[in-house]
Amino acid sequence: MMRGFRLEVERRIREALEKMECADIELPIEIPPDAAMGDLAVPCFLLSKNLRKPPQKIAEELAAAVRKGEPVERIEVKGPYVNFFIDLEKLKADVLKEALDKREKYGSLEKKNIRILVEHTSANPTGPLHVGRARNPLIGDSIVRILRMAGYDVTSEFYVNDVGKQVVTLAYGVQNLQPEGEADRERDDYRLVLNYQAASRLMEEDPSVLDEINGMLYDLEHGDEKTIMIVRESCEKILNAIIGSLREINITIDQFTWESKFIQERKVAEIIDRLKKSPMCKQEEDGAYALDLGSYGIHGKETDFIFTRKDGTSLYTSRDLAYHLDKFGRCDIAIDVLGEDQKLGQMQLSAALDIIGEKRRAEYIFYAFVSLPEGRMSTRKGTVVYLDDLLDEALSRAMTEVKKRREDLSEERMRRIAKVVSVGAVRYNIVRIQAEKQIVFKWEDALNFEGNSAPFVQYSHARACSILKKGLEEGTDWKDYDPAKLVKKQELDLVKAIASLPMIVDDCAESRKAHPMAQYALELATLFNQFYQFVPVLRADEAERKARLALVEAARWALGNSLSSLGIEAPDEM
RNA sequence: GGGCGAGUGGCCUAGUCCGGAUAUGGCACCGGCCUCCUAAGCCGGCGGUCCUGGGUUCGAAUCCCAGCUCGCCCGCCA
Repeated sequence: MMRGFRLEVERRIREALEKMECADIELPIEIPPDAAMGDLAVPCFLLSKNLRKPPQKIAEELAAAVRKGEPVERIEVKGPYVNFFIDLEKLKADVLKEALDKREKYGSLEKKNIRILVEHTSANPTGPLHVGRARNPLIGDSIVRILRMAGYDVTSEFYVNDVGKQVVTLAYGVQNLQPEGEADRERDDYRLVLNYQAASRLMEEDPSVLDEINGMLYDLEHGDEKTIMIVRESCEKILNAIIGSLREINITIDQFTWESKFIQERKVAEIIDRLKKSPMCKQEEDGAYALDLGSYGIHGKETDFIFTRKDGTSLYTSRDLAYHLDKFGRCDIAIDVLGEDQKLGQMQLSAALDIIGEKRRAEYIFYAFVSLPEGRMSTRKGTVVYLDDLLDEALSRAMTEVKKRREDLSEERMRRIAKVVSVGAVRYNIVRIQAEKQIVFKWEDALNFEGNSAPFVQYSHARACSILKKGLEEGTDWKDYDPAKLVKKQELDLVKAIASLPMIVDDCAESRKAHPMAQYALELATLFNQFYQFVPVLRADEAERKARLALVEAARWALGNSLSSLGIEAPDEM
């Protein structure tokens, strides 16, 4: 509804500008700093240059030229601004009706029939997920959910690296080494990472081990069944454990594409042949092939993009090229969620796509890493916080909080609340920050249950549910509610916020950003809490009670759906 | 050395694409609110050279130039 209003105001401004013979000018539409000033505002500074009149005067002329009538309730000129007020009576009626009808679908947009493939996580299956890269699944999954809400057909995909040196090193370690020390957890990812670490160390110390690993890599790329099997087996074990960790934070991935597939199907070899035919291709002295990408603006110490090793085996980006071509064939829009360390590689990939005459490109969501106050997380140095540990700690703290507040509940119900709260807190805390900003991990922030946090929003939802439940018990309902009975500031502000959800979904989907949704959920919850504080529902007279109950029900869906778009569950009680 | 990104009260953060009305919230701190729908809440207070310096503009957190700080990258790793 706010979305419709914005579109309508845009259209009318365009019409008015045509009348004023300024059709070539596009005026910005913004939200005034204070709601009392209007719901949308159009500043007229831009026009003053063309018409050579003061913006105040133009604002008056523009306001006069704009078509009136629904859904615009009135237009006010305030200095250089033309302020638009939405027809609140209609808004109230529309919002309540739509939210109450659509329920868990409220906020979802019409189907677009566009297929989007979102690749995210794609962690090397060499060990457990750690917080340093946890933004990838969390941002990725939130974007998947938001895009779905916006009407896209979305598939999430995990690209499994079962080809490169890392995984061969892992397989070597699993085959040949018996690492000392105990795994942090009795799970394959924690157990096998020890083999991987041991093999990595050994490889650095002992050149013969390196030779053997390189030999395995060569065999792997030349389709040696046994080697493929060995590597795949350890990868699968770790991958399954990673999938388990992801499930704990409400993330499921639709499909997995194994990197080895592109080697087996000879797609990588085809790409390499095509690249070799490029005039930019050159062979290094020892036999490796490279592209000189200086003409693509890729500079540095070394402008060469090496795409085969000296023994002819492929490198990651060459395989990624085959993967991207494959992806383009399976969707209309491909989105890659990647760490910022991948930027150069993807620029090289883009250049290589151009060289082979491919026009399509992936869209990227790059994120900065989560580091520790002491610096970067490193598995080797042992300076890591595993996602599982963060989740466990969050759960235990959430349980303490629940016990403190709700000793009336059964152990089982407390546990369920603690689980939902802890997962929400972790997800929200990471996704609320724009992706390109680096995050320094601090326990007290990650486990914050107050203020700008998921539990804050979840709590509002629980309060709404509590009112509705009590209302039901008292035998009241909102049948034949009259939206006109909502007149208090807290009620109107809440209505407007609920009405904004579809617009926020649209904005987040089109900008491929999840953090504004977190911001919105917080604002909505704040407004609900204010309403809760100052406007009685069940104790109000019948007409007000019905209208307010309807509003609470609408708010409950808006809160729940904004949370669910971030993969966070909304509990009925807390 | 080069490329990319970030820099907003003590701490975290929105706004930056597309310049516009007193810069958004949270944490912390101080004060107030539970005989009334859950106080994980609400109300009030404190706190800002929007990294620095130039420039463009009627107007700059936002655009341009230069510099500083931090992160990431510049592997025949992935």
